[in-house]
Amino acid sequence: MARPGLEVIRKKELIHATISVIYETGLAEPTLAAISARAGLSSGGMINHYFKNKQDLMESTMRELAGSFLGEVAFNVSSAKTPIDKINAVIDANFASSQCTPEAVTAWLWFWARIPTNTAYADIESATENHVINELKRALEDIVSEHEVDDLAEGIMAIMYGLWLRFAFDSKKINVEVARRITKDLTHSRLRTYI
Amino acid sequence: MARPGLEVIRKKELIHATISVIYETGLAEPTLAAISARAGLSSGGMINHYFKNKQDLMESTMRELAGSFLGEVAFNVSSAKTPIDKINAVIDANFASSQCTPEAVTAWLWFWARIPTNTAYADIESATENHVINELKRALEDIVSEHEVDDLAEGIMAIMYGLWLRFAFDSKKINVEVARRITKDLTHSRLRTYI
Amino acid sequence: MARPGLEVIRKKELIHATISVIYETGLAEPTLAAISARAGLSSGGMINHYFKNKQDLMESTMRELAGSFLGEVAFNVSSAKTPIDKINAVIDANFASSQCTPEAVTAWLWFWARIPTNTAYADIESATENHVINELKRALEDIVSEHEVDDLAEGIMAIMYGLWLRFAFDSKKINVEVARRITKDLTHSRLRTYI
Amino acid sequence: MARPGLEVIRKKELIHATISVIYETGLAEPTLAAISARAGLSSGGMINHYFKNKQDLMESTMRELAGSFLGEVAFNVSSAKTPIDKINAVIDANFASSQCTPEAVTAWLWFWARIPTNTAYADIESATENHVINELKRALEDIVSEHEVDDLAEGIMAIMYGLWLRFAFDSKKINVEVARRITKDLTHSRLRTYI
DNA sequence: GATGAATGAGGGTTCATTCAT
DNA sequence: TATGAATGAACCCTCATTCAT
Repeated sequence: MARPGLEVIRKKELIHATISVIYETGLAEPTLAAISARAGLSSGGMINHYFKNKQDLMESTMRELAGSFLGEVAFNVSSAKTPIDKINAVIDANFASSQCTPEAVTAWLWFWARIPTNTAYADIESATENHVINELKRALEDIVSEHEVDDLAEGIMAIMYGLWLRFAFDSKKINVEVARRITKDLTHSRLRTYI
Repeated sequence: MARPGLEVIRKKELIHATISVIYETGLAEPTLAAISARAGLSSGGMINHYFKNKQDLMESTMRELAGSFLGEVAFNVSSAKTPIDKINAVIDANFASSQCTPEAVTAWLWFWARIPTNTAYADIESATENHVINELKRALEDIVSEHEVDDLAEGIMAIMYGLWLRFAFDSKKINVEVARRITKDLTHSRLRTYI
Repeated sequence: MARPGLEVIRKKELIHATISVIYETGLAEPTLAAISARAGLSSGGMINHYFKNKQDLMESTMRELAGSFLGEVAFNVSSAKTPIDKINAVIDANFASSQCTPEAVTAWLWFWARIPTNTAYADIESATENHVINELKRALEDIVSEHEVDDLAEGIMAIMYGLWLRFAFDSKKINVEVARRITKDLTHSRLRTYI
Repeated sequence: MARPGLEVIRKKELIHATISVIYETGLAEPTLAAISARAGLSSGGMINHYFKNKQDLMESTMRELAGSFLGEVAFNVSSAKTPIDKINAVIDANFASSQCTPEAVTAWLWFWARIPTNTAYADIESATENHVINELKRALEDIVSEHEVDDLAEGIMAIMYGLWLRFAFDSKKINVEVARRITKDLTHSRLRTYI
């Protein structure tokens, strides 16, 4: 008696349990036992019914984060009219409250640290940021001269990633409002002569 | 017959072996066995002669990275004349080639990811960035109006951290030259009206 | 499909494996590997399913010994009519064959030696001997004058502990029969004027 | 330039350091590092200049304890006139304050626990107690009938060992005075008909 | 005589994974 | 589908021992 929806539900549960455990645990590595317990499942091999192994679960978790983030970006951009609106939309998506929970930020940081030695994580990150960077570039192409596009897109990305990183270090020092303000301030200053 | 320098030498060796292993290993965690092997020592407990335990070694490694970085900043800043020179000096120090080896950047990323759950790492990071941010603030106080100082210093830090992060993800896409250029471009644009 | 009895069974198996290993091993410390092997389990971390850690296993083992001993005492005392019968019952329980196997005696000795530096063992020992000493005191109160009770109870305990100790050193020199005889001889001589 | 006394002095230092460490350490096993530190020597192989290895040091320590104890017994017995005086002398030696320091008692307990699996310790213990038991037997032969001698000597030994054991468990509950009193009370009660 | 650097075996413990139920 | 018993590898750490100085 297949209940096709159950598997999807359980997968989501385990993925969010993973994010929670990354955030809560004092350990560097989330253990399957901790994740299982968080999801209300038995410690043993339940995870193996839904994921091939731990690495599979971790990749799925990163993809979930990436998907949520890209969804936020796409949603925000969709209603943007002008190029500058688009850029603002990307910035706002970056610092949307759904993307800036301590859980999400900590989980991102966790994955980022594994990128240099894990191509799967590197690929997900690469695909994710390419989406965003291309969004920025398409907007910038209408504003600045062609040879400035790459640097500017990369610069805006850097500001956002940097603030996210610093947010992960100390979520009290910088909040979402401030992050948005700083990013837009620097970006708009740079684009001032064009607009 | 005490050889007083030996301990210092061995400690440095082990610290740099640690950085190497973080960079090279496919594993999330550098093992003491791998570090010992990298340093040409026996797999066993040699590390215990020089460090209290693994955590002690890791903290010492992070302090070594931080010390090297702050030394670079101090050296660069020392010869800066004007406030804007100081800011440039900080930026140049950030992207000095000694600070941007793949090993160093990967190691920093490794430590950053542990900050949320490791107060020792958090403290070292906090002390390090405070030094730099204060250097920036002192320079900015002479340039911009008072209420802008904090945001601007934080913004410059974010650009640098962001580029460093992206450099850690993919050292081919962004090199040191480009990073310096992008940072200065955004910073100078923002300060343009004042200078 | 839960098999509720299995955990209890396995725990007992491991506890008795521990006692065996203490007796058999030439080493001062029974290793978990040896205990696992004795219980027919894998060398690794099976013990962790049933005990929190080694200390937990060791304490459980001591409690098992204590429980068995106190059960023997309670059983013997239950059918005693007169005070002197009670005292004899305690002595007989002390030297019941089930309590005087080389394994049991060696294990007791092992725990005793750790009492000065291990409060958990000290507490178990203390609780155990308090039971017995109180049993003796209740009987003695009906026989001797009040101010003699404490010394006498302590004296009888000392004889029994001393013989047990000497039995642990060399189980050939003193057997259970002799131990019982010596204890009763000394005790009855002391109580002679009263009975 | 041989200084023959130095070796003896250092050996004693190390032996007493060993006793101290057994008493002080919270660990089950005294480590050579701890013993060396206690004796003010380097952690490394200094001990190997004076002892073949750890086992050699431990055996020497037990022999020191045994020698001190037998010396006390011999000294006390030497001035005893009557058989009963001799028995009292043995009892007093057993509970001489020099033999009942927490350090000594804990060390004895430590060695006792290893007797079942260490023939060297067993031999030292056996030789030691034989001395004492023979002293008792020689005295008892003049007092009681022949067939009672063995049991009585063994009984007196048991009382003394038992009280020592209980003293090791909790040095506050039973002190030297009480131990002497209990031992003599039981012994004299048993011998009452003869004297 | 004395040091302490270095070794390497072995300990307890954790944990991903498998599999019978 | 779900459990949890069981495995075995790998980790950090301790410690007796050796040896160059």
